Amino acid sequence: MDKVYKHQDVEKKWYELWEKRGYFTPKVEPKKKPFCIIMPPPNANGSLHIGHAMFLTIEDIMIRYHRMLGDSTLWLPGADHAGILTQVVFERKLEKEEGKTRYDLGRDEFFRRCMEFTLSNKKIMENQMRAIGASCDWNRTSFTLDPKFNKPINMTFKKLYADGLLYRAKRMINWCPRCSTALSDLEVIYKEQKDPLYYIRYGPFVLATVRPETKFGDTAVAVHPKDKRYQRWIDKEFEFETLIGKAKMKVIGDDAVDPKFGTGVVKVTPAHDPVDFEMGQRHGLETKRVIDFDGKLNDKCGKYKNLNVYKARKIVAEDMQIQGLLEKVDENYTHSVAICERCKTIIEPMVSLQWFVKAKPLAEKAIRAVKNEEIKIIPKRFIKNYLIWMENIRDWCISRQLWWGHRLPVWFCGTKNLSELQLTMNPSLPKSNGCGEIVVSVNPPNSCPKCQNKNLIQDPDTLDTWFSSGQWPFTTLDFGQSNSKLTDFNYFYPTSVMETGYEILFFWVARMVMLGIYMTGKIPFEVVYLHGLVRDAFGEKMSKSKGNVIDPLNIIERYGADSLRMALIFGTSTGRDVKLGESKIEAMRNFGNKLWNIGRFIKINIDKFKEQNIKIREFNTKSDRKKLSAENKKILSQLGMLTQGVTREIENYNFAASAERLYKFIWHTFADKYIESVKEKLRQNDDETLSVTIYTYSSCLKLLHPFMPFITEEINFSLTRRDKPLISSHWS
RNA sequence: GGAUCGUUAGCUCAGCGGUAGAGCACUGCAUUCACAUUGCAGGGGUCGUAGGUUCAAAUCCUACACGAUCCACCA
Repeated sequence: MDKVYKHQDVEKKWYELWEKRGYFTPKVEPKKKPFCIIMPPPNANGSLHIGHAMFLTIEDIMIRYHRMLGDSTLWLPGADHAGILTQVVFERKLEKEEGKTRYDLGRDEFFRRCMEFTLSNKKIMENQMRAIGASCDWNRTSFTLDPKFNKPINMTFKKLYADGLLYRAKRMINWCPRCSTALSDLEVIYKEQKDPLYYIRYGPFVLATVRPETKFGDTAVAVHPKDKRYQRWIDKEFEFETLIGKAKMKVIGDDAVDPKFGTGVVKVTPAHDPVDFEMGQRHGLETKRVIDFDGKLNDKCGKYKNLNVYKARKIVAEDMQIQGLLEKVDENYTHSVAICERCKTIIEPMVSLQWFVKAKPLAEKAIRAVKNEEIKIIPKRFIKNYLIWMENIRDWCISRQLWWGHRLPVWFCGTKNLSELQLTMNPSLPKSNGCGEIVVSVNPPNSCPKCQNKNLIQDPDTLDTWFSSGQWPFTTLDFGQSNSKLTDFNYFYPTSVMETGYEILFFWVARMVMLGIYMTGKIPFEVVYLHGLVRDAFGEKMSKSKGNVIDPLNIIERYGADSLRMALIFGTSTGRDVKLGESKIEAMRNFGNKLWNIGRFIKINIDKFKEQNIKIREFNTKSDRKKLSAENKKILSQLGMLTQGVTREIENYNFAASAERLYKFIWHTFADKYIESVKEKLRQNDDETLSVTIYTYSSCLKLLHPFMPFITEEINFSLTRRDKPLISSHWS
C-alpha cells in the first residue's frame, strides 16, 4: 500500500470496474425481495451542484446497503428536461452567445437546438454522477422528454379526460409575460416590494390601488356588506369621470373587502386580478380584458393603448393628478407581488382558456395513502405540510405556451376551437375549416372522428413539466409498455423509497402520489425521505452571485468523493438544511487518511508474519471466541454493537448517526485504543491478535462501504488481494 | 393571517425524562514508531426567557422573545 492514499487514481479505477462488471444492474428474480429507488432526475440544463451530490450520496448509501443485504437492488437514474427552466436557461444562452431569441429560430429549430443542449448536459451530468460514486443502473437511464414516454403520458392525459378529471376552461391563470406562458400556482413566488399606493377618485368614492392602469378594466366597485359608510350604495349605480370619458359603474357588497384597508372601497377588475375574478363570478360582472398577453394595454384603453403596464401606470397616475382624480399617494406601501419562479418577471394575472386537472378527487386518495401510513413520510413533520396542501388543493393548470416540452395529445378539427391566445402566438398555423371537434388521443389521429376531415391540428401547447415527471416512478418502469409478466413495473413497483428535497414536496412528490395511484391503482413508493438544502458554512443559500458556491467536482478533485459524501451527511439531521464548509470536508478527508493508515499498519504486520512464515489463523467468530484474550473479546463485542447500531440507524434512515458511529469506532475505539494496546503483542507475533485485528478492520470496511465506497474498496483489495469486491459482499 | 422548525461549548450540530456529548476551533505536551491529513492531556456550557408537571426536565406542558422556512386572494 502506498504511503498516501491517492483518490484521483483509485476512484476512477473502481467505478469503471464496478460498472463494467455489472454490479449496478439487478437481476429480476421473483423470489428475491426488490429494493428500488427512482432517482429524482436532475435538470439537464447545467452541471451538477452540491444539492445533487447530497441526494446522490443518501440514495447511494441506501442502494449499496440493500445490495449488500442481497436484495435485488435497482437505482434508476435519469435526467429531466425541466420544461420552463430549461427553456429560460437556453434562451439566455442563445441571447448571450448569438444575440437571438427563440422567435429568430422558430419553434422546430429551437426545439432541436434545445434538445442538443439538454442531451449534451445530460451526458456531462452522468459522468459527474459517476464521479460521486453513484451506483445506479445506467442500462435503465431515462430522460423525461424521450419520445418513448409520449405513450404513457398521453394515456394518462386521455384517461383523465375520459374520467372528467381534465377539462379545458377559461380561468384566471398566472401569466408570465417574459416566458409567454401560463403557470401553475406553484410556479409563482412572492416578493416583498415597495410600490406607491394611489388613492384615486371614482365619482363619490375614493379608493386605494397600486394598479391604476387596470382601471379601464374595472366593472364594479366593491365595499364590505356591513360597512356602514357605504351600505346605502350597495347595488346602486353611479356615474363618474374617467381619463377616457364618462363611465357608469355598479357598487357591490362582498365579504372579500377589508373595510380597514385604504378607504374600504376597492375597484373590481375581474380580468386582471384573481380576487376580483372571483368577485366577478359571484356577482355576475363583466370580465373586461384591457391588458394583452404581451403585457401592454389594449384598444379598450383609449390613448393609453400599447403602453406596457408599468409605463401606463406612471402616465395614468400623472394624468389623474392633472385632472384632479388623484387624491393622494402613499409612497411607503409595502406588499408582495407575484413573480415567475424561473425568470423572476412580475406575473400578470389573466383570464385564459387552458387545460386544468381537477385535483380534488386525486387528492382524496393521496391523502388517504399518507393518513393510513401506506406511504410514510420522513421526517414526520412534513406529513402535516403535505396534508394541509392536499386538503386545500386547487385545480392544476397543466397547459403551457412553451416550446420545450411534451405536446398535448389534443387535436383540433380546424382552427375553430383553438384559443385566441394560441392563434396569436402561432401565426404559422394552417388556417383550415373543420367541425371544431376536439380529439384527445394517445396516437395522432388520422382524421376527425366526427367529420372525417384529415387536416387536424395538434394543440400547440406543451404540458407542465411536472405533469410528466409526476408519472416518473411508473413510466420509467415501463408501465403499459409490455404484456410480459416479469416487467420492471411488476417487479419493482411500488418502489421502495423516494428520496428528494423537501422543496419539491408539492411540485413533485404530491403529484407522483396522485398520478401514481390514479394510473396504477397502487402507491408509487412506500417511503418518502426528504433531505434539506445544502447551505454554505454560514447558513447562507449558495448562489453564483454571492460567490459562495461549493462545486462538488472541484471538491472531489481535491479531497475525493468519499470525503465529500461523508461531509454531506456527517453531523446532519434528516430534513434539515445542512451547513457545509471546507473544514468539514477536510475533517472527513483526514478520517479517510486515518482509515488508510490503519490499513497500512495491518498490511505491514501481515507481510511481516508472512516473511516469518507464521500462519495467520482464519478467524472463526463462533467457535474461537471463548478462547480469546480479554481485549480481543472486548473489541469483538464492541464491533458487534457497532454492527447492530449501524444497521439499525440505516434501517431507521438515520444516516448521519450511522456514519458518526463508524467514525467514532474506527478512529477512537479501534485505532486509538485497541491498536495502540495491541502493538506489543503484534511485535511478539501473536497471531490471534492479528487475526482479530484483521477481522475487526474488514468488518469496518464493509460497514463503511456504503458511505465511503472508493477508499474502502481499495483498502479491502490491497489487504486481501481477493477478487471479491466489497460492493458485492454480504453486509454482516 | 395560518402552520412548521430551530434557539445546547467560540463555530456546526447530536442528545429528547435519570449526574451535560461529538466534530471543528483553542491551550499544553509528545513525535525517527501506520498516520502532523498524528497522538496524549486539557480549558470551555446554570442546554433562549418565565412559569408549570415530576422524586427527577436540554429532554414533557404553557406562555413569551429571537431566528428561519412553508402556505394564504395584503386591493
